Amino acid sequence: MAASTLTEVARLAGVSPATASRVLNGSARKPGPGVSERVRQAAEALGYIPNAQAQALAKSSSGLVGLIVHDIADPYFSAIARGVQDVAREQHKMVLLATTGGTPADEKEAVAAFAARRADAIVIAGSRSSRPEDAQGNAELAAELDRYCRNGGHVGVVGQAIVGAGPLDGYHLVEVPNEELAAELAAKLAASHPGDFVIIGGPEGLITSDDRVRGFQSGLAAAGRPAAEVLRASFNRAGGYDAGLALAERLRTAREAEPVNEGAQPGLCIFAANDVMAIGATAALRAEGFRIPRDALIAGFDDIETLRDFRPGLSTVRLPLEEIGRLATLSTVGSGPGATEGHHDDGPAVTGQVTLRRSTEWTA
Amino acid sequence: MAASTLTEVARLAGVSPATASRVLNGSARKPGPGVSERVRQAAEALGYIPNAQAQALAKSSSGLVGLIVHDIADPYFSAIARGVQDVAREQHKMVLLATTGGTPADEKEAVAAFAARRADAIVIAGSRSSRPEDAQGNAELAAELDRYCRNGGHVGVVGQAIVGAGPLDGYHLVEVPNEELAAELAAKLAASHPGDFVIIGGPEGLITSDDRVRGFQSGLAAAGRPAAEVLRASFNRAGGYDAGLALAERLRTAREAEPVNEGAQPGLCIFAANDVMAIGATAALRAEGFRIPRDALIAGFDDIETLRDFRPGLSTVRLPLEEIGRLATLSTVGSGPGATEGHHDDGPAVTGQVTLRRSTEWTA
DNA sequence: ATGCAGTGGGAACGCGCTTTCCCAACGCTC
DNA sequence: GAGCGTTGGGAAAGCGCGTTCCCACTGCAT
Repeated sequence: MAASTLTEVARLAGVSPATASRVLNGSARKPGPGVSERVRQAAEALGYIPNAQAQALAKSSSGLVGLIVHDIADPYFSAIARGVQDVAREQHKMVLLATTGGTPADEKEAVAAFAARRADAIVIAGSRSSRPEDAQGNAELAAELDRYCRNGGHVGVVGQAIVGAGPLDGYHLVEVPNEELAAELAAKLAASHPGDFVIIGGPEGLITSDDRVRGFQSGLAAAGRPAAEVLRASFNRAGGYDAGLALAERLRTAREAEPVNEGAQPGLCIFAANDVMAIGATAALRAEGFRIPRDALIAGFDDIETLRDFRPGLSTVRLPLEEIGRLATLSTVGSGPGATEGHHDDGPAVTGQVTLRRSTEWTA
Repeated sequence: MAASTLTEVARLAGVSPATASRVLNGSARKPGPGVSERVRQAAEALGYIPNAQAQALAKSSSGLVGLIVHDIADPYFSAIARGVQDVAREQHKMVLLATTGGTPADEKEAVAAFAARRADAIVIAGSRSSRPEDAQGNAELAAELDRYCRNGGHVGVVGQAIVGAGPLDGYHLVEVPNEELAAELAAKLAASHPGDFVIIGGPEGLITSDDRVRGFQSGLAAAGRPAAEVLRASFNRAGGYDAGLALAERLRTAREAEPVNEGAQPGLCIFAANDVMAIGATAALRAEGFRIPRDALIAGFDDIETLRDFRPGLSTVRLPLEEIGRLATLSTVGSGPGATEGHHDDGPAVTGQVTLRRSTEWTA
């Protein structure tokens, strides 16, 4: 038994397919009440489910919104995904998921797949890359998005503009003030920590990471501090762990050089470009016998929900991730506020909040 | 400029749409090399993207797999989602996401939506409910799934069978031995903890939670211990926190009754039905001035990745969440191993691993 | 009674693609 | 060179639905 079709329903109700269509999907023209009732009963009896593919084909609107993330299991992305999913639900749309690991080539492919499915909108979360080796991939991605927009699609980008994507109708940006917030974090940390700073950044060219690193540096500079050394590692927990091991080694030699003065304020404050890296670094330092915040201070970025109960409480910058997902989706798909018109709009303002917790709080 | 169509490509290449179709999607019949080249160039020139909707309509196979979860931001589900996404990608399919909060009515709706989109397969993660008030919802969900299967759909269920879903072709189950593993955990804990046990369970009727609670009790019984009291709370961090507050109160009165004997082994071991509840409970106990494992032991379930760096290390049962997602998807969509045939199959075996860490380790 | 606007319903086309069926041209054997 | 099987390509019929256009019929004014 294949799924029953509109024609079958119409036949059972003794009407034409046109009429059946009219009653079953609220067209402009309302058939008479008697007919409507017959059709509805027939549909019920047959367990009729309209074929969304056919509907989409006929109306050329699919009710789909595509979501592109690096990794859905990453709490950063899953939080955004929740926001996207929320709005999609409100708007009676379904979300189509693609994970790309941040590879522009894969992202291009995902955009093409969404375009093929005639998704009404595409939301791209996850940092762009500005690495030279990604330049071509980015260009292709931009071209693909251009085409998608030109064909009437809407795209919402979280974070920063697609490198090379031109100002186009239907292209929306939810800007995250990574740089400013990182600067603010640096300023606050500089106020209470007189010692050195070290930054654990993601791979060079990952724009979100670069922005945060740059912001942190400029915050330090504004506070009259020397620039911090930057360690590069992969933008996840494992990367943080690796960097943490390196830092542990460094702490050890420093401790040997300058014999232990118990109770002294730790000489090092670490800033990791995101929370999971911070957690990884913390784990590494602990594994090497150091304690936070006794032996080193550490701060992250994002304020991942699952990590809020971490001990010591991780100093970080709270980002309204779910809201960011909501806004990005609304800007593309919504018709109400947030669906700002026009070229390459900057979308509604997102702001974060520096949140200092125990991990950077030195107490004698 | 609307997206270009196959017909346009064909015209530009000077061939019929049929031929264009044959070259652009690897049909059984291969046109001559000269023609193929012309068509391919035409497609390239026009930036042709096949309309997946139309393809799906014509072939009646959409290349979609639907995923139903309670909440995509919950690390339990996002880990599973990663597995699902993984094999979908391997199989050149896209995943369609629906979040339902566990409400059977919403799940039924999601299934209908997937059916409407003619998804090739549906994966349902997230616990079923056996509550009486959900009985009708469950029945409707089962009916919807039945219909979907009868129309040739495949469904993969994570955890436990849908209440009321009949044995059907295309209905696959990835069983998670919650009960056995909980019993094993209880046995190991009972071996080192002579005191009382308390269980923080999810709402009664949530099958996953019920299974774990029951398993834990039977493990205690097998070890000759009395049954543990069961506290009910919502199946998330907030629920764990609430329960934790209640337990803190209890610890406080106990401490007053029996004056502090420093260094004594804690009298209470808490088992929370999942990790995030355990974390919530821990947070509450800490907020009330208690320490883990000094004042109480605690264990969870799932071994959520993000929580592995938690301190003290949370004793738990490791579940291969990503693998579970993979298996569930493979069983429905794969053609290789894992795609077991036949009625209501029990699928490949999933197993977990009791993992004891500091949170249940009492050291004087 | 004839004209008109207005209404409820059906016929038919198109959405973009796949696939079956059919036809022309080719190479081969006897 | 007639008959045959084989190949490469086109024509056309759907897939299931939305929608436009058209027709028959009603109720009203002329």
